[in-house]
Amino acid sequence: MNSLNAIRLFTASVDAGSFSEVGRRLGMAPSSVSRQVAALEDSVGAQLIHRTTRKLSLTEAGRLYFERVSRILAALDEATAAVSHLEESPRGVLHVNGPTAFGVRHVAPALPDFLARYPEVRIELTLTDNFVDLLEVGADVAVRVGELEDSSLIARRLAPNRRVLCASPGYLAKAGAPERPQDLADHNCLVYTRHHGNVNWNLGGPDGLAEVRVGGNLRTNNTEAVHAAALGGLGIALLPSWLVGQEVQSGRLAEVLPGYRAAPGALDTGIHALYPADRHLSTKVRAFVDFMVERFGPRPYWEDPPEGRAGAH
Amino acid sequence: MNSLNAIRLFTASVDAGSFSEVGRRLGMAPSSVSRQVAALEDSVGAQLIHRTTRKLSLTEAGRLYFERVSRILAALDEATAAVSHLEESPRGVLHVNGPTAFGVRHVAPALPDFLARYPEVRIELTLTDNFVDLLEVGADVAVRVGELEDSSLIARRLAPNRRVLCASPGYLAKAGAPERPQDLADHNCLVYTRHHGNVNWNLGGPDGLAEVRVGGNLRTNNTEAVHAAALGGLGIALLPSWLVGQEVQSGRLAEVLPGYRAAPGALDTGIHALYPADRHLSTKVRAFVDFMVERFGPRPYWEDPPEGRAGAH
DNA sequence: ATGATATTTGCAAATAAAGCAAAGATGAGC
DNA sequence: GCTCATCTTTGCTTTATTTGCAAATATCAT
Repeated sequence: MNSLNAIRLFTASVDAGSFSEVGRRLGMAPSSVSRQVAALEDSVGAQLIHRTTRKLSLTEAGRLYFERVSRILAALDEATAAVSHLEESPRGVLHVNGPTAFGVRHVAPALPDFLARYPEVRIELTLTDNFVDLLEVGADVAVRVGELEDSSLIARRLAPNRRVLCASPGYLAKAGAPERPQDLADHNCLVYTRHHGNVNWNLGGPDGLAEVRVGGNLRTNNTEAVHAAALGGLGIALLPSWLVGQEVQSGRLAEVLPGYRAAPGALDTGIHALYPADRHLSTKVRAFVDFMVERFGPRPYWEDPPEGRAGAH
Repeated sequence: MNSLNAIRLFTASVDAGSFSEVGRRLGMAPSSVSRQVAALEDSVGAQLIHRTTRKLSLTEAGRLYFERVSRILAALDEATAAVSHLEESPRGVLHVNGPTAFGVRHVAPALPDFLARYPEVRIELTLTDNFVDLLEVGADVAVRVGELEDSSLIARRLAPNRRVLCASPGYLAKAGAPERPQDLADHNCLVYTRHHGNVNWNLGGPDGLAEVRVGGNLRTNNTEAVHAAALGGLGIALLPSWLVGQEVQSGRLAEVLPGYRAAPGALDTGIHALYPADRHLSTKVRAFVDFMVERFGPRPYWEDPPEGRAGAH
């Protein structure tokens, strides 16, 4: 097929009126220009330019071709420019995918600031609780909490995913506060699980790691349900800090066994932004991920204030 | 710059949904497709296609680029087809250049037949008596009588350019008919010349070549003027057969010294069609030249009937 | 006529593209 | 859950294409 370069050299020759002049302008040998145009003529099967050593003149076919092809080249350059333009600065539609609970609480609230900083970006936020294929749904970036599936996507850590034991003050007043992990076995523990079978909570404390088999009168595969039940005073829950952090700080929930920490499990691998491992990461995705990293910082706003400053309040 | 091939492979990949499929359809290695698309992405500076081993999906930039570029490729193919179409059969505008006298008498009358045979051709006939640069005036083909200038053009002989001595019957009745070339010196010879100085006519006959210095009361640089004067009975003229052939046959002019022939000079090199020596001779030019060659034939219609058939009439 | 400059062509060098094979990734089916 | 077929990508080599240079030829201006 005819090459784009040949067509460009053809139009340049028509504009310049000479192969040599084109060569001079483009820094190439006149013979190359000549040969490219000749090849183009062969490819379309018609003489486009009459040549004498002194001047070039278009044939009828050449005139026809030049007129149409000039516009086409301009349109092509424009298309390329439009695409390149998209990458000059964050711009265009950014498709964000994430889980509902986290998205509502921590992604959506961040968007006004993000959009204020990047006015040319439009966000399309899709919140789903089943894991979806990024590319399938056409998302540019996804926020995932824990459980990083092995994939070709790039994961950038946004925040830790600490889980805290907590219950409502009302429940603790009624049932008492456990003092050691083993005490949990006697409490009504609100269990989040996606499988059948027993559930153990692993708690690390001053006396090492303790595994406690827990249970109660609520098992659910929905974190929000556990959350609601805990707020309602049903029992003790193990919930992510991003979900209950501020409620613990405000006193609506009280931390249980504060000296112990839930041992990191699959759910604790952290909160990540995932995006395709393309050679050209789009600026809008980069901007979004950078923004979220900055917003959550090393210690997200939903976490307890640092130990050292706990007493200052 | 991005290559046309890469763009074609990009759109083909979007259509096919797989680099391998494109490779299969186009008979090339999948790796080549992959690399071309990757190079295109580098050149526009943006990811166009998200790839997994199982499926391809367009980025926003890719969607944008695909939409615009698809139309552009179609337009380009169309432009190429339009030009190629021109050469499928004689078609389009044919710019013909020629001298006025010959053009009016023998070119223009041929055009109706030519156009009837090639209905898609439109003729632009430019008759000029000063020699013009074919390319300068934008002509595709020129008809030239005698005097072939040395040029890069290709000349195809259409007809001989015989010159005949003639005068009106009235003049010959009054002044008598010369019997030998030397007699011309005593006649009123109507001289066509474009230079100053003496004019000699070279006549070949049974007694060899004779050079006669001729003159009279009319010198002109216009053949038509000589013609008109001869018709008016002013004297003896040396005129091309295509100009007077039919008048000699009809008796309005009588041939003088019929046993002698004007020796071939610069003006007698013949009647030619000239066209540029391009690698791709356009079909319309070829058709025109072929048509004229065929129309004039080995012995043009304006010449005397062949010797052998002279007595048949 | 002569000189400056133009296109074109042959030839060698440089550049780009293609194919092949292997590695890593992904989804379908058992 | 595992295997297999298929996909993309990359390194490497081979093949094609393109380029530049120099020379030949052609044209116009001086």
